[in-house]
Amino acid sequence: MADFSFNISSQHGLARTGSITTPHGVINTPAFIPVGTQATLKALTPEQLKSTGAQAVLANAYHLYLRPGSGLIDKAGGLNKFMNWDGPTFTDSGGFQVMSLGTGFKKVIDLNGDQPSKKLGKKDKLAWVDNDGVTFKSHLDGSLHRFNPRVSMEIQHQIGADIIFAFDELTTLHDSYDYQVESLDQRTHPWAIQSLEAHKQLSLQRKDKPYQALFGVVQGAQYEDLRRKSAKFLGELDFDGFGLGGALTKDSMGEIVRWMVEELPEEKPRHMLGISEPDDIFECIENGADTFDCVSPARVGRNGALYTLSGRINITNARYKEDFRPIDESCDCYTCQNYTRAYINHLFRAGELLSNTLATIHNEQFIVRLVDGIRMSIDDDTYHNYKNRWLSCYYNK
RNA sequence: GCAGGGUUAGUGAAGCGGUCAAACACGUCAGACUGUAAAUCUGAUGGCUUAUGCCUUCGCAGGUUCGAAUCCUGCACCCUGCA
Repeated sequence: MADFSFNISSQHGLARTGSITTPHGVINTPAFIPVGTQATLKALTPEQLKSTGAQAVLANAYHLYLRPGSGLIDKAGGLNKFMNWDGPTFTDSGGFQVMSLGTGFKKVIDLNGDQPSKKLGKKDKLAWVDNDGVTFKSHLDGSLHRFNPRVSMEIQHQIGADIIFAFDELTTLHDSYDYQVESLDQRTHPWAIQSLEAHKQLSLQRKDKPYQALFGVVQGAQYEDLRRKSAKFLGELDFDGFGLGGALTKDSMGEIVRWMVEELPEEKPRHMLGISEPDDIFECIENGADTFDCVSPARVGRNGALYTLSGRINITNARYKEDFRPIDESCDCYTCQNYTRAYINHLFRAGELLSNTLATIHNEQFIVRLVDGIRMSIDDDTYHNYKNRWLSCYYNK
């Protein structure tokens, strides 16, 4: 029996439930995977994270390479040991940073006067892409670094997550069609092959280490032909699963996922990268996504936005100052079982660190529970009821 | 009692004759966040308001000036030296 496997339990249309087995445990799918970029989910201990029902954590190769260094994590015995998380783990390849550091904030040019407006971007471009890889400036100290598929694989092997991603180029929706074609043909696809080759070599060199599954990442922006082409191309390669990548708009998300899923091999898991808003989760799952990760519940929570069954609230608003109810009456998370909106409002206003912890616990558990519910409803064949009931309440429709 | 310094919008604090409804910070009120350069960022914050518009403000009361938060006089309160 391999150290990595995916079993499908039930299927309705493109939606399906199943389980991914990794060396560090099983992930029942569909599943939401919280993001702990720097080998920590900000504001939570691993125990607190576990208590939200999170089944796995996704960390980031770029951040951990820069600090503390992936070699150090290797010395520590791998990501699980280093961060004291005993469950399954993922690492992102650094591909996202190709985009986020590469775009920077464009300087706004006043077309009339041809003068830069007052709102100059405060962020300068920190990454430059070529067909062989990406040159980065560290956001920590400005030092120059170079990533390519091989380097990303080496880093991800040293970190040692159970599921790792091929090095890809995440384009933006503003890039031209021609650029998207070029990005796929000259970078994302060749890089996928190079990632796979490097991964195989490294796996042989590190036979004593737990098996790492490599997922290829499908790109193609908003174009059906490119999405299908990318999925087909990667689907024929020897990946353990697939990442569904790219910046997507809400209105076309489900459709785009479907295009990819229709071309991908059915028996391998599909991980939707960077999605977690409730309506998007439904869209992705019913079009065949098995897992997804996102920073949003944590980040948004740290900034005071908390999920309730009837929509998101901003707990820092004045109206919650004397609201002695829990964030959500029906929520069984630690925060809702023990604290009031008034108290959390106070913590945020006082700038207390506990505000971040309580908010993060709630938001992560809220999304985990939502997906748990979806999983059960697919197994029970009550998905559409669940979805309609849930969304009509949340979006007040 | 004598000499000097001070009193500015919710708070602290710039301004020291026109470009001042008054910098900045904090606070307050809202908004944004989707593979985390994020415990971050953005906007509003005297009143009325669609306003490049009007009205009321810079301890209080007078005065000088075309024009005063800014200069003068008196008053009130607060600090600091010397008695």
